[in-house]
Amino acid sequence: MAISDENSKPITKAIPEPTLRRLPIYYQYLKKTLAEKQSGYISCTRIGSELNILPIQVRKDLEITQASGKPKLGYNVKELISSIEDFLGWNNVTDAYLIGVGNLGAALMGYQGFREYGLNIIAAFDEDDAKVGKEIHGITIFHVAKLPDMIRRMGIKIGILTVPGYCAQELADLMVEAGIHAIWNFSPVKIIVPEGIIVQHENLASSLVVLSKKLAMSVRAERQ
Amino acid sequence: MAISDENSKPITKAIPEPTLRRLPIYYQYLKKTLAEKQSGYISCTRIGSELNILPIQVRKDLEITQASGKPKLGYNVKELISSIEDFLGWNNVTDAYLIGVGNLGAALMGYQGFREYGLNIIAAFDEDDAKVGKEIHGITIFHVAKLPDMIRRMGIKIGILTVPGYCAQELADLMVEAGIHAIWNFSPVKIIVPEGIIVQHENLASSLVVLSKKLAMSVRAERQ
DNA sequence: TCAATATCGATAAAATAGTATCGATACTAA
DNA sequence: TTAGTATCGATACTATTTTATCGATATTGA
Repeated sequence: MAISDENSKPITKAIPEPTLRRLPIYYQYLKKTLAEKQSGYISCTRIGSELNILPIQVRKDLEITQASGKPKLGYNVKELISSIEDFLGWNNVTDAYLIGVGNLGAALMGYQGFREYGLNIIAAFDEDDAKVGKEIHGITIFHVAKLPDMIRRMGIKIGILTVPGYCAQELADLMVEAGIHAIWNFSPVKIIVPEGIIVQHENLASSLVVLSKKLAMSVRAERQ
Repeated sequence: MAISDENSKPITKAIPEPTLRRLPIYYQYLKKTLAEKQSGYISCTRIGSELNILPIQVRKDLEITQASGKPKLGYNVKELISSIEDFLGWNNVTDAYLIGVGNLGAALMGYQGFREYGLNIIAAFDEDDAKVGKEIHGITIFHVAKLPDMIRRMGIKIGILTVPGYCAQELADLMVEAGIHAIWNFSPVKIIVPEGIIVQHENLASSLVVLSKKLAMSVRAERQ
């Protein structure tokens, strides 16, 4: 089986980010479906109507995971789940550190979903000595001074940053220096990193803006 | 000045969601700039290079807020900030309730940014009697049984749902029944609401997928 | 005063994402 | 066995979003 063809840019065929974002939603729904009733097959039409997504969209999204269905039947639910897992690499787990054990940090440490989604928080860090040494949801909290060394020694690639804005950049620099590859930034400020380091910024304000603008528009529409 | 033209759909001229999501980022940056040095003017080029966004994109985004700049100078920082505030309606605050005072709920209750962004959490609700009556960051916690009545009496439009997945739908139904207009859903399940109710689903799995896919691709690119 | 230049604002092109159409296929039921 | 139908998969089209181009304008420095 020839994987690469004449053009030498074979495997990476540009995955649309919106598709990527929808895949976990399908996944979660499929898992639920499988648990509830052991129905063997499910159609795009069905998935779409339950999740409020057009069936065609669903089909296109699933297509990129290499999933394949049968006319009149739909997709085999178990196969589809595996297909998504394979595509998203949820079979091999990635270890991560979490920095900043405030309320948000603690919430994320307790979030069950991560391990299912291939992310395993193996340690947390904080500067507060009162927290150091304790465990939350089975994850030990270390002093932040140990962070660089532990990143280096364990070869950790993902850092989850749940610290206040004023120290976010400083800690990001520290992690980059120690060789981190990606930072999931929950702090309210944008952090600057060298080229090649991946930053995913979780911005609540952005979401809030979308919500409140939609709300404002729906109110206006009613008034008309 | 004629606002409405021949087609009778004048004011609402389709705001791109990506633009909406970037506006708070500009806003935050501008606030920081203003605080650091009282520089009167700033250009798109400058903003763009600092935030890693193309200058043209910045200009188009700012354009829809009605902001206007001067050639060779750029935009007046204070004017620009006001312009964004006006556009996003951050001058008149919207009251909201938060449901589910776990770690995440508590984190959001303490998040300073919300009030700045026009959202005011005026009360929280939980089913745990140990929490009821207490205050977190100045916000009182009530028993969830009082939720419907209080939504009705206060005319609350936004509900922030930070409960576990298994009870999210039930509480959403409760709120809809009581007349809520919009739900900001932080629970890990998709909730179903009647037409006309706005739901903004904050999905950590989606973000994680984007991050880890980018990471996987950058690793693969290095190997080549 | 006047040329040089940075930047806005408008318009146009390209890229990306979403939606529709239609033939092929596999099941269902007459 | 055969007609009917639901659904996939491929292709084509539309809409949205991003990026590029270019003239106009205000400031700077000679």
